[in-house]
Amino acid sequence: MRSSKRETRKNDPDKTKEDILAAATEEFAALGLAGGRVDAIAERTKTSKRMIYYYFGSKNGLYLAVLEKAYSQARTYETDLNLAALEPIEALRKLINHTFDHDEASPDFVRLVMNENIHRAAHLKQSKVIADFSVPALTALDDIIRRGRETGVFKHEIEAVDLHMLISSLCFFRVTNRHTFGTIFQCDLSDPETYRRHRQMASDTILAYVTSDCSTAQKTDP
Amino acid sequence: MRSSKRETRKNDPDKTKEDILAAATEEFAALGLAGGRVDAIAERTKTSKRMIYYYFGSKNGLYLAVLEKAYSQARTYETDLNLAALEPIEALRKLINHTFDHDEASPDFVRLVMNENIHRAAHLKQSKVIADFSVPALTALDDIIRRGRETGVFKHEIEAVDLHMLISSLCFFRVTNRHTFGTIFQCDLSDPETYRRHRQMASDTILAYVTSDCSTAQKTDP
DNA sequence: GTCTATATCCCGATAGAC
DNA sequence: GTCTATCGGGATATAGAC
Repeated sequence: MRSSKRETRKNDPDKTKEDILAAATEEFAALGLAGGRVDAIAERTKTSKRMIYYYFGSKNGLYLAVLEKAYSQARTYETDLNLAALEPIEALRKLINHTFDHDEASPDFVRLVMNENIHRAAHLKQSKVIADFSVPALTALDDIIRRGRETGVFKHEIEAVDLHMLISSLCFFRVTNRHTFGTIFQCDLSDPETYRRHRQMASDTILAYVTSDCSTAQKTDP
Repeated sequence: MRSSKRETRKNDPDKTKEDILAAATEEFAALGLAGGRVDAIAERTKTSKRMIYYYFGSKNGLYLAVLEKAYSQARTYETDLNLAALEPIEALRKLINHTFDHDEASPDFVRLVMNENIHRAAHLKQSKVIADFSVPALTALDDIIRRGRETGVFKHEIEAVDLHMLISSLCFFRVTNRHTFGTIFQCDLSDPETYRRHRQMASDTILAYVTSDCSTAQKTDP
């Protein structure tokens, strides 16, 4: 019932907020919180700097909003993959492949997370909704692990959180460290051929681990 | 032969530079390049802000010096491990364990690398000496891979660069993403028990991969 | 080589009209 | 709700004495 007299597309608060958030995501992902400029964000937007403060209160408030939006978009695909219909091994491979593709396709998200870790997650800890994002990831893995153990194809005992970390490690690093790694080793990690090889390697590695016998390689220390 | 008349520890340029570098490393690692303050660095130092500009020219110059020093310290341990004396599997495990321990013990280095990736390695690319750091890491791995293939214990073909990335991924992620991961999944990745479990998991995972038969798990796509 | 004081600019935040 | 203009703090960098 809002503004029924006026249907001109001016004064659309939701669209304005979305517009600001999109611009701020780019800016903060590219330059970090301290490096990002409110002026620059305003310039990318159809609206003005005054509106940023009107809607988000402060630079920090805007940054937190960007962070929450990025996380909420990132943690939704697990439930859409229909993993329960697949055998454990294929389900796990599908989940790894999707995580790999997602991280590769979301450099802004990856950079925001990196930046937030530099701040020791100080802003993320303020968020009230962020704990919910762990649920879909872990329940999907719990189910895969349980079925894999039951049918006997998974030889290694492993917790869902640890498996999730393993997957994240292999998918994330390529994206987060792309530039320093590429500079030092003179290679281009965004090359499609490299991309395919690493994707195969990621799932092969994790599957080799969960299906391997625990007693093969044990020595712990030098 | 420098300053032979005066042996008082005042006016020691090398020590002053080291002092500044150490303080700057902490500051930039904690807050990033844009977030770090030259004033704050000067306060941590025995010397003054003026000296920072005297020795390093600018904030960016100081940052680059910090970066080069961090990398040169990080990439030296491969040659000290005497890996050639060990069988391939044990050599690889020892290298992984050492990398794992090194990354865990060098949060400042890890954060600097993270920060530099946010800047798309713009500063690292300016450095002339940085390419040399790839050599020890790759030659050590080349040797291990060659011997592993000869004796037949390594079933998987793999390039040294890819293996290095695999190792780095598993060792780095725990440290880089410690805070966001810990916040979302309510766990403490710096806990010693977790540390041991993940260390074991890292080497078990990579060894499972290189010793696994290539033909076991092949399906590529969903 | 080292200090204090300061120039100069930039950025986050706000005022106030419409 | 949206705009322009601007304040005030703080940061990089420098000046100039010793």
